[in-house]
Amino acid sequence: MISLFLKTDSGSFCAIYNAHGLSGLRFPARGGQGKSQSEGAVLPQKPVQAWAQLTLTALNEILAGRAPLKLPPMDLSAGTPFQQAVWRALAEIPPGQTKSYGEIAQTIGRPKAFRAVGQACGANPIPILIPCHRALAANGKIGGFSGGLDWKRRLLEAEGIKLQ
DNA sequence: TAACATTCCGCGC
DNA sequence: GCGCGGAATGTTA
Repeated sequence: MISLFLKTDSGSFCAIYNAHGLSGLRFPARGGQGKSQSEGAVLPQKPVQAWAQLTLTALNEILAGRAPLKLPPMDLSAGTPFQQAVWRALAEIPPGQTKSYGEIAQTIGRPKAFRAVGQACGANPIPILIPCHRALAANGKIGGFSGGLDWKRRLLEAEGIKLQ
């Protein structure tokens, strides 16, 4: 497992990689930027640099309000099958559009699981790249966000989505 | 079993 | 119409 920091205009994001790809992404910590760390055996270090480059450019694209051309491989195996279904549904929302938690629940074939959909969004290990910010409450209100509502508002605004 | 980043319905204003 | 309170609901640790 390797974690390193990606510098963007909005701060330094912490990206976590394992053998399969990107497995986690954290918003910039407010105080420090810290050092990049590698833990455990560092054998497959070669692809990580390429993944990090893809992650960085994709982040910058999204923060600028544009759809990333290419995404790094992401390892979602940490999630339950239900969570992975939710994350896949989120990834299929086109940029600039939103879905309510209830609509996402319908998309994955469990119309009554809207409550659990919200929970799965909160458990999303890779915010921004998996666009959990495009999930809103049914009445068009913003709902919640694990990284802080400021981030959610900012990401939505970057895509040209207006809130009530 | 208890917690949720929800939703819906009924009330009072 | 708007806001509040409460119940139903699926998944997870």
